[in-house]
Amino acid sequence: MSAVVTRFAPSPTGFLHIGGARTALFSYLYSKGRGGKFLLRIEDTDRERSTQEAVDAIFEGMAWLGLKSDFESIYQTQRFARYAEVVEQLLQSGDAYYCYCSKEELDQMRAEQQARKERPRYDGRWRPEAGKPLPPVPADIKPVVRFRNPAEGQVVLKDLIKGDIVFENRELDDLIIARGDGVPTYNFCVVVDDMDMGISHVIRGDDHVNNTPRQINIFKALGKTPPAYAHVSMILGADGAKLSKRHGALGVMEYRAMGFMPEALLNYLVRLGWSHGDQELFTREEMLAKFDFDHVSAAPARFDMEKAYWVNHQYLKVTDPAIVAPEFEWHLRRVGADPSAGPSLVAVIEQQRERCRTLVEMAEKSRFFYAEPDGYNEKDAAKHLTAEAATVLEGLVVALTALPDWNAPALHVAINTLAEAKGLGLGKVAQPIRVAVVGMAISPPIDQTLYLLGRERTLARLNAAVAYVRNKS
RNA sequence: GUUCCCAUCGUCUAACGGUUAGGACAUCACCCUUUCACGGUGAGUAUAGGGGUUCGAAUCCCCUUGGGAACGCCA
Repeated sequence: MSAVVTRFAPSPTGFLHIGGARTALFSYLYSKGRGGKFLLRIEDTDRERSTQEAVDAIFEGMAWLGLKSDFESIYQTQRFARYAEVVEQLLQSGDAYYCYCSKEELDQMRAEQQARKERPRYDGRWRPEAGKPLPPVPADIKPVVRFRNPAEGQVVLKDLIKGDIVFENRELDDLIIARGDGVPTYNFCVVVDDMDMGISHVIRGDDHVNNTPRQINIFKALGKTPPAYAHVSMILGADGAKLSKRHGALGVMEYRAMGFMPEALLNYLVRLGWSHGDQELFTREEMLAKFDFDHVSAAPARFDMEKAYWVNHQYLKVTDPAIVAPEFEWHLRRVGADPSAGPSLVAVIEQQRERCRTLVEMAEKSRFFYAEPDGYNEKDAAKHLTAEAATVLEGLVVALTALPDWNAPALHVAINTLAEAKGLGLGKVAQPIRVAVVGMAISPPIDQTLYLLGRERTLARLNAAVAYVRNKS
């Protein structure tokens, strides 16, 4: 079997959205898992809508996900000379021809066809046929070039995901491959690029299925064997509606902002439409080794945020904290905390990861280690910062001031001893401490929390809480 | 309108003619528990409908219904 070469070919008109990311992932996994190559191609022939910001956003997203291209990225706008050459070749061979229809003429044609409830299509008025007279060439029209699609027979698309799909050539019209200004069009550039770059497998969204037979015909006219195709179904929103800018479509970088680890997002995405028995969690190596099209679903899938969170949580729990730390640091800053003004990130991650599904959650719940809490949670304070609790906290201040070594086991003993001395359950002691030190009644185990927070901060916050209670009454 | 695609628990899916239709997320209950969680145990929930083919159909075929895509000098 020859080398597998796949490509991801976005048009730079916006950020890298979640559907595109999945298509890119499938392409990446399929080739890299088979010792092949993966490349990125920017389809920017539409200069009106393409922007440099979008190109940057796509690169940023791909980089964050760790989907590396094996080659330097290709821009279609840099290949115009090559496209012109192939257009000329097709013109020479009679597989393409000039069409002098104006846009208005075309619009009118479409309108009439729709009025007759027909499928809008070019009627072939400039298509050369043996013995057929062509209209007189208008002087003021710059012609477009159309591909001369075969009139008879069928095209069989052997799709790796959807199976064989048969198209009748008579249903296909002659598409424009070069505009009046000479700029080539998408369906044509794709073919030339895929051909020149030796793409073996075209993996793309299934909104391209209907383009494929025409592309196959162009390959044939050029005397080339078309690549294999895999059309991936799209991703729907939680409500089953199509994801769009207006409706919940988010760029991958927004998932970073929501607290996802890139590997976790990838894992969720790979399982959306693909399965490997009952396995839910995959390392990158496992994805590469196991991904294939035999188990990719042809049906569209809904994006389920709850499950995505679950996958992310699984990653947070098992990933080396040193790897999580840089992302965690990024999120801490976002919640206004100074990561250098508190305990080691790795130590905090180890304590928090069991209880946080996202890094946003982790940053919010860990902020108190690095910054002063923003007052007390009202309910928690009312419940736990009572007059009785104040005396407990005072006792604790004394005990902790005298504590020789500041470590979790010692703190554990000190707190237990205090609870027993006061004849209170651990809850009666631990909860007021939490509120005093964290600002609310939620934290990692209290001994760990105080240990990580350090003696100085602990005592200061304990004293502040006592003062708060006294002031109140 | 035309062409094409799709259809198993609420969601992601397993099953490649023979299973009490399995797993995961979510939900609920119980256990564990100093908070929040983690974890453990258990429960309910699905083959869209109708026809065939077959000893036997979630699985193959047809129809219906319901979703979706495409039909640009956009990509």
